[in-house]
Amino acid sequence: MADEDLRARLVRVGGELLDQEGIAAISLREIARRAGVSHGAPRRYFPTHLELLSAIAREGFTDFAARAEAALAAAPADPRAKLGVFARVYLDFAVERRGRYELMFRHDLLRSGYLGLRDISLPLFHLLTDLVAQARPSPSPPAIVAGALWANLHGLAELWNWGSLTLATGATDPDALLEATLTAHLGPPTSPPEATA
Amino acid sequence: MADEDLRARLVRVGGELLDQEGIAAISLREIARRAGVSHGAPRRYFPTHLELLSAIAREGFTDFAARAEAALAAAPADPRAKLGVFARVYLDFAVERRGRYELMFRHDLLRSGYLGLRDISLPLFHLLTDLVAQARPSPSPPAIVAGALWANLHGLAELWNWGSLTLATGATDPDALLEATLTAHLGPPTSPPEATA
DNA sequence: TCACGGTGTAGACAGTGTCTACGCCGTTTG
DNA sequence: CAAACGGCGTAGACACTGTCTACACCGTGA
Repeated sequence: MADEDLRARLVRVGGELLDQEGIAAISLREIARRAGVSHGAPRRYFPTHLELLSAIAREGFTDFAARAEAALAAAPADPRAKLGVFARVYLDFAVERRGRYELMFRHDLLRSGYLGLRDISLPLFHLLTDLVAQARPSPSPPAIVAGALWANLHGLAELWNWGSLTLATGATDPDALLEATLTAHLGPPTSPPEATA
Repeated sequence: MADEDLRARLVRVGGELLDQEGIAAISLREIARRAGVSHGAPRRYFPTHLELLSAIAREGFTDFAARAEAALAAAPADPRAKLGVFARVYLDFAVERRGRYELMFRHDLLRSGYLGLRDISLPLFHLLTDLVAQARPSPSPPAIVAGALWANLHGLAELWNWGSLTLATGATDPDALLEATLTAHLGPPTSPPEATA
């Protein structure tokens, strides 16, 4: 921590600010202020505000990947069960760390190319595709099923986060929606949920 | 058009600017400039920038609702077919009018309450729910299936628009993803797609 | 004719991201 | 040892943003 250079400190402080105050709070100048440097200092490491935000978002992707890998390692071997665990981790991450998730999927960030999206999210997507391929022979190619499933999870996360789905469906938690999503794309769970009771 | 008051003009000009230049271009001052008034003028009708944006987004919702109603009126009576038409209109709208769609689903707008989301999108959601209820007896309640389907369409629209799905799946158009989404949530189409050939 | 109220103007203010010129300080080099 | 250098951070400027406030204009009603 003591040998933390300014670059790492900016990403860390910015991330903390994001997680605490939300996505509207992470201006370049405010991050610099909290890091104890002048507003021009970040420019040495991040030529642009967007590039600093990209580094913070990137941290979010790696955090999520770590969460997912840990959960999958502890999950049963059945691919369908693993997919359920993955989906749960995804939604939990989006809800618990709303600001981070919003930043990670900001359109201008994703389109800027700064994220290096190929390097970060593509392995995750391939993981998803592999699990889908193992879990279920489908008329559609696994990549298509995985893409549709990912889109469904993303939509669920966003719509749930800003309350549209509670408003529309009257649900108090996203569990039923998540269950319906998984069943729709992957079929019913291999071992029924009441097996835990 | 001649008797267009400033309020309507601001919404129209702002909408045109949005559709032409994208979501980053619609600052309050730029809209005022293009409407030919001073930067303080909008304040008389929209106390806040966000409220002007809400009016523009609201216009988008009503446009989409009109499109959807027209398409559904011309569609076959079969509920499953109607749902396919609805989904196609949804995705087309999101792709063709990307900036408008992005604005309509901006988190700070949706959370602000200015949109009057209940009045605008709830009827659309109920329409979706009714069609789902007619189309398919499902173990999940229709509202849940409709919610999951809506989330899937939204996720598809966003991920497709910023290129993540082309990158991940290699698809050149979202048709296969849309088809997979519909089949997942609603089962196979009643009349197979090759009936048109 | 005059007062008034609604409408739009214009300037100020704090805040933002970016750019540029300038100091500081440790390292390397002569 | 002294001097030049280069990386790092500072500080001020600039254009732009959204918001607030005081002020003109102008048609309408008293």
